[in-house]
Amino acid sequence: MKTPKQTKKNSIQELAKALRLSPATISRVLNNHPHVHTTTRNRVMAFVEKTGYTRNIMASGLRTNRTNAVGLIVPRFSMFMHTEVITTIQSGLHAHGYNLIICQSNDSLDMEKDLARTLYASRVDAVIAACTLSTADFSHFDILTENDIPVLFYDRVPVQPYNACIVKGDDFRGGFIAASHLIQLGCKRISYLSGSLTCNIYIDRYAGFEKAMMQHKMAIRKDWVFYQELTADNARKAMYRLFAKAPFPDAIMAANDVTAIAVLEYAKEVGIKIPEDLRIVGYSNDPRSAIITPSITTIEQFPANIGQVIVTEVLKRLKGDVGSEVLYPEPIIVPVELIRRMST
Amino acid sequence: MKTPKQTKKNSIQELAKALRLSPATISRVLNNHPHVHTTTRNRVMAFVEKTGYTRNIMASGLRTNRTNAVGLIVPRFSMFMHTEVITTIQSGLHAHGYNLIICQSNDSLDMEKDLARTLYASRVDAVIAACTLSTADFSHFDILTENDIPVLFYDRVPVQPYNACIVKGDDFRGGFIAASHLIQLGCKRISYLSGSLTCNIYIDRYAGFEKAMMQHKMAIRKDWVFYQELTADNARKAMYRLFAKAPFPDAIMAANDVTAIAVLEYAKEVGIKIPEDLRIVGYSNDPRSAIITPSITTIEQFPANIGQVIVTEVLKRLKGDVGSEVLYPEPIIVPVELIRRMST
DNA sequence: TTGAAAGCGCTAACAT
DNA sequence: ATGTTAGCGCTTTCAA
Repeated sequence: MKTPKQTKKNSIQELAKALRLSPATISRVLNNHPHVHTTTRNRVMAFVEKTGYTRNIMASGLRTNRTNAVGLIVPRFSMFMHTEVITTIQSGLHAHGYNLIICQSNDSLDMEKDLARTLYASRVDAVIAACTLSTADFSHFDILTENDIPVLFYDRVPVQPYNACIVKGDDFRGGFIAASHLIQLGCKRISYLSGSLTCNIYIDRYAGFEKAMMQHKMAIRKDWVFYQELTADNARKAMYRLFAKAPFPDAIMAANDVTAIAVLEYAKEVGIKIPEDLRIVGYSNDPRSAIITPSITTIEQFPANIGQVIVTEVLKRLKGDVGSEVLYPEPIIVPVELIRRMST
Repeated sequence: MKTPKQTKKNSIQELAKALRLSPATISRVLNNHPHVHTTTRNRVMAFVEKTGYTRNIMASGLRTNRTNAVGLIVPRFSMFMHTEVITTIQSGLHAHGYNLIICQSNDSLDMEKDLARTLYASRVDAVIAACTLSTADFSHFDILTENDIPVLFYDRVPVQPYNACIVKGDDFRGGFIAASHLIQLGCKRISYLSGSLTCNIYIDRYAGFEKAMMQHKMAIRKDWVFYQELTADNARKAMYRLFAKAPFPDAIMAANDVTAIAVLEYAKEVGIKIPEDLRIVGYSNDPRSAIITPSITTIEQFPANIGQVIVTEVLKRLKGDVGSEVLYPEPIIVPVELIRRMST
């Protein structure tokens, strides 16, 4: 802004001309190639420093077929869990010189398809994705894998084998320990508010719940299990039905904290005492679950750990440490933990 | 994955060869140039569809000097306000064919400098930034403006004139209406927990507070105003000092909700009744402020509106509707609103 | 309406 | 240790 409009080309050619060197030498310096004389290197570095030259990534990317960018697709990054994961991934990748291109599918399959394609057009070096609730067919990611762009899924991941790295929280165990916790507290009439069973996370959490119930020889009442979109509204409707006529449940297990919070608020409104009359367990340790009164027992998924694992895995693949020989790798499971609070 | 490894080059040349056309014609079709025969266009489109050809953005970017990518720098995107703004920006830009490269400075000035440079290296078409608390000198953004890459600041913005578009919430008014609200409720002894006055948002909010106090001829007690990093810990320390000896304040105005929440929790712990003994106002309508008991009165900044304004402004600049003739544009101020809740 | 050719800025053989 | 040269895939004059 101070200096008058420079017609500086800001290219390696300009540097070469000014320093009476060839572009190749400049390039070598910039890329830390070994066979460059120290004097030359210093001369170049000094000049680069002085002029503020910054390499054009598009040009080098075109040549080398690498962009130093990683694409990320999430349903919504305002979802607490994703916010945390993304934070970790962005920082981790930046430390290794990668940019992160972040996209949201808004839980729309069409958008997700569009985004996979867009990211391919950008020739990102890798793609990380948490899919929509309705993604059952994952072939729109084929364009990436076919062109040797590694794909990593996390959270909502393919149920069928797919040629991609998979990272997820231990949803089965999460469901299991949440249910076991309630059972150990003496709850006899447990209702479960699940998401749709098209999505792996709800399948697994439910399976964990089922296992715990079976282990304790407790019957699962069909009309006490709900499979629905996990909105506050749906949670309230479920509560209304559950408490329409006795016997009433003595515990609600919710497949996420949004639902648990809605359940709690409904209970407070209609005068059901928590935890005396009804115990509540949520899932994912949303910050609000800690702050509400009474605070809600929930499952911590350690999103920062998930993010860290993803960073490690994606870097491996970017560095070529993982060949394409491993076609259908085993999912990586990140441990979860029960956080006990006042609602139980 | 189904088909055997194709040696398809996936380039315009290949399409040209297959269709017995020149690369130029393919390019014209892809870019919707007018002078192409409809038959040819259809033939090309059909083939593109069939083969799944996707243009290499790096190559076209190198040629045209555009990347269809916008860079974004925020302190942390886990901060509620930014999460919302980013959500809006990403969706808005995607609808116009732009990718968003999202970076976090972690409130570190060095990181911010690094990121500005990285984004220039990527030759993004524009940069949107919410600065760190300590950014006072903005010259690290010069490399962008000098190279005609438009820069837009929001939230934490330059205090001095800078050649960039500036969008922000009406912090002055926010501070003013929050304080006025307390005064109208009859509060006589208002304490203000501010962030450091190096940052425009805290300067403005404080100024609003000051104006309201002056308007009502109320003195501001120096030892009841704190300028500190807005952490829960600092908030608790401030509370401890405020309630160490009488007279005690009858209202706390906090420059953000994290602080307001910490104040409320401290008050509950030590048995100060809210709102009878102490009224509390926060800032920014963090979701937790609505859910805590009692819920906290706060200032809504409408982050989605801020995001929308940013999208509009950045698109204007990307389309070249805003020439560089407007060097130091007036900031765009997005209205705020008081949300009254139980804490007052 | 279409094609030929040059070139965006960089890197990597190959040559010296 | 350095230079020469070709080309990554695309767009855009200019010419036909």
